[in-house]
Amino acid sequence: VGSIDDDGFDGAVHPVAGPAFRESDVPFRHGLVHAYAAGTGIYAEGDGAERFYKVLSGVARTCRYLGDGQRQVDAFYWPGDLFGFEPDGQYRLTAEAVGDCTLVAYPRLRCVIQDAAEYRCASQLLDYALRGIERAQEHALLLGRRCALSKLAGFLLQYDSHRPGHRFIELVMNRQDIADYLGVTIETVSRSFTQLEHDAVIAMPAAKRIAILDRARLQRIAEQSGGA
Amino acid sequence: VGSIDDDGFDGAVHPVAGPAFRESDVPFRHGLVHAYAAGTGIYAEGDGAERFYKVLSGVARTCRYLGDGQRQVDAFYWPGDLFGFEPDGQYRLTAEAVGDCTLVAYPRLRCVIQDAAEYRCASQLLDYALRGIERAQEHALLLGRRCALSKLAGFLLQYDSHRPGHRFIELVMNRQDIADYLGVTIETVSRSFTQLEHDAVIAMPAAKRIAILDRARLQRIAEQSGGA
DNA sequence: CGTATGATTGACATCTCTCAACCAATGTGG
DNA sequence: CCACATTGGTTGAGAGATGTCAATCATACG
Repeated sequence: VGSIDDDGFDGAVHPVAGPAFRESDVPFRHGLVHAYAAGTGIYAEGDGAERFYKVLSGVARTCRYLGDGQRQVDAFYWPGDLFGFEPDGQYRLTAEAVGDCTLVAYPRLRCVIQDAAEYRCASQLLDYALRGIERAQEHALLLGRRCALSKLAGFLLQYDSHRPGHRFIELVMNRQDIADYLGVTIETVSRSFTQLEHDAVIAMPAAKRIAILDRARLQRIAEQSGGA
Repeated sequence: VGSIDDDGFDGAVHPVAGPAFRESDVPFRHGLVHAYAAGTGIYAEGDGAERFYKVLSGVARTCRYLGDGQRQVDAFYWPGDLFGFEPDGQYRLTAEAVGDCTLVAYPRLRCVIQDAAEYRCASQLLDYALRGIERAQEHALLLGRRCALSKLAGFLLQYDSHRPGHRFIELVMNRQDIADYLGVTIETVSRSFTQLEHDAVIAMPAAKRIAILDRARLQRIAEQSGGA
């Protein structure tokens, strides 16, 4: 029996043209692979939650649009991440492709697991769900800290942890995405980047290309709660 | 076969003196009931995650203490809520009793579900986990909104939803708890309460006793993103 | 009644937002 | 190859919100 991790894609994956079926897993045999262009919507808040998704390549985001047009980004999802789990029948957030990305869509999780083959998947999904809680809690912790510099430092460390060992952090999202994720404005994000660069904590040869020069200091900045 | 909801306690529950065993569910047969006094620690960040908990009575909180002594409250847990799920072997947050409360502790969830009787529970736990994601996401959304008044309004509505229909909201936590949950200071919480009262959106006969006078307006305040 | 604790209020400093201008990189057409 | 526009990012000045520190008030408890 296969598993949700065994989707035939390993590591870096090229986007595929059309949808493709997977026949291995029992509740996941209808996994459909789709490519999304940068900025494309995957699903919208309020839509019926028919599917959940796994990222194969690229980065996706979930967010909520507030009444006055403001946007709050909830999370960025990396290759291997699952999103779109919903306890009830509809999505509570909007999902969009940050850059070009490829996803595999699985049919909605049934609340009552019925046959034996599904149990293995339930166990696996449970693990993913716990990771989702962890992710959301860390995000809340990040947002609760007051100082913008601290938020950005936390974001960079979090980002770097997805691809450790690389010389440069290549930001796939723009300043607006980061701002909405951190709950600040793009100007504040920009100023914080500039300050980190000025203090020689990071280097920024290009706006979306960051190198961490002093990781220990970055971590200290991330851990401090406010500007005081 | 029983379920995790079938813990023999229904609705309001009186704290019991000592631990008590439950023999019904297979992975949950070792559910231990314990009473915690107000302010007592339930587990600490970094402890081995041996158990997860269900609230029977009272309210518990999970939080993280930052390096400089600052505290960020992650969530409040109400009767019926589960907390303490961890994907890895140790707690990432500290859990404490807000007021006097009674909990039932279940042995740690195994990652690999082995016997058939556990499957039913896995399905149930998955549902709880999804609720946990929902809760954490809503909290992050609350924190991302900038204006303190909006955060407090959101908190009051969230609080009220736990006991709808009551004339008064009886706050079980103090101002510091609320402040740490919303990521602001107690002074700002206090000022926001005062403003809501001044604007006749709420009434506050006592510091911990709130009545919502104009729910529609409170919702509007909660939805606006900033002070602008 | 005095004390202790929690909550509120006030004054001022600081941070972030807002609005505006400017800069850099990119692409287009002449 | 060079204007030119467009987009995304940065910088600046002033306004507004929240933090900080301190004093005051309210309540509960001896």
